[in-house]
Amino acid sequence: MSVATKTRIKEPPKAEARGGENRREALLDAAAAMFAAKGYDGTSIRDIAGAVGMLPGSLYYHFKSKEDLLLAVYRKGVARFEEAIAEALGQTPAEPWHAIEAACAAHLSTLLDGGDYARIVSPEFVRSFPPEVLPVLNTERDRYERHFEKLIAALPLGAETDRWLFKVSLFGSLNWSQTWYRKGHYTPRDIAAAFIAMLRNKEA
Amino acid sequence: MSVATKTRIKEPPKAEARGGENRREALLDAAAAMFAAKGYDGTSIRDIAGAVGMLPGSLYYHFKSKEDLLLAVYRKGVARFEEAIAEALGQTPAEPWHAIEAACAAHLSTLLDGGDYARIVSPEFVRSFPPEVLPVLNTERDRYERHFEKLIAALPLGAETDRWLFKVSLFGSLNWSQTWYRKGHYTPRDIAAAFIAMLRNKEA
DNA sequence: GATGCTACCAAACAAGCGATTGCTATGGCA
DNA sequence: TGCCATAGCAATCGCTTGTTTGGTAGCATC
Repeated sequence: MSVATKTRIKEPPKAEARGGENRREALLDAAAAMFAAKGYDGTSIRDIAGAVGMLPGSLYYHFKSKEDLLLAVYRKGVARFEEAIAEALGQTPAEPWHAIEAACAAHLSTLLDGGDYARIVSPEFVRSFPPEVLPVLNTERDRYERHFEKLIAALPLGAETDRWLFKVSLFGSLNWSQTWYRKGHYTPRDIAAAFIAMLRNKEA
Repeated sequence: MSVATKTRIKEPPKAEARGGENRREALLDAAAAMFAAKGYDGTSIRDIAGAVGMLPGSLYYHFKSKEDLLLAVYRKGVARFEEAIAEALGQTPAEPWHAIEAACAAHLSTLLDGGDYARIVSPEFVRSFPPEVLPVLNTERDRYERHFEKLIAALPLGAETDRWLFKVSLFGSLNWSQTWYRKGHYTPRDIAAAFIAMLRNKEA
């Protein structure tokens, strides 16, 4: 803004020599895929660069370190989850049990069918990350979980039910699915419905 | 036993030059602690050997490879879980809901307060292990989970409840606790009671 | 037609890794 | 006394890691 004078439009420097902006995106995709498949430590800069036909050193033009690359991938992963439940809640009746079931189904399908970016976000993965980045990661995750806390607060649960334990129990059930899920047997919708049905006690 | 003839007791070769058998045990303890703290990849042979005042090469007298060491630690971890629930089930009334709650409490206290060995067993960890050892690990874990399958089979659940989904849901809730548990707020018993109460619908 | 920026190559760096080898001091047993 | 297994030291090998540095082809602008 405030360039004003004459036709001096220096701001967008075009940036399209050969591969343009999508080389960076290609690196992100490759990194997400390889992190998901072999873990952070198990993936080398050489692997990632090689996957897009680039030399290891060249990657440092786009990302200043391996951690920086990881962070970019992670953020994209969290974003997928947020978009998914935002969309699900947008088109669902406000009835509390229906709402949380829809959110769970969205969470599950992102986690299970959401591609490599989503897979990175799971704590099973985070464990393998360098400790320095954990605070940043947790901040992002907490923001996401807050959506679920709101949905749980709206549920007509008995007074004896600890809503915080309810949340961690539910999240555990959902995220654990990564360890056993295989395509074809159950759909994310089925799983979400079954889990919510088990937790929904007393009046049907 | 059955040494019999004369005083030829060659079988136990004494093995007590300087540190005896407990040097190997010390290595196991150190490995468990460091694997738990920094992951498999994050821990070097140098770290482990150094922690017990040994040079890296000397470790290879006790274990033939880093993977071998990992496997020994893992097995000890699974054993802890099996002992814990065996003991819990031994001193618990046969009433199905009480039984599974006791097993869950035992599982949780092993997972959360059971020390470094137990921590290794969690799939959050297994993810970082070299792929070659996974089949062995899964065999051990499956055997353990079968105890819970039996307990779940005995529960008076409605016909609409998928007992397999019940199992994975419960295991998810339990194992997820590793990500949020901090000593002092809830005890493993409290958590187990709360989780089971949530799942125990209909008749009180 | 010189300048400058983008996007990359080519080569190397220091550090750390798991593992191997040859050797040695110790102590029980014959 | 001689023998052999135990338990470890000392040194090193070959390899991979994340990262840095210097250079350069291609294009846009002045």
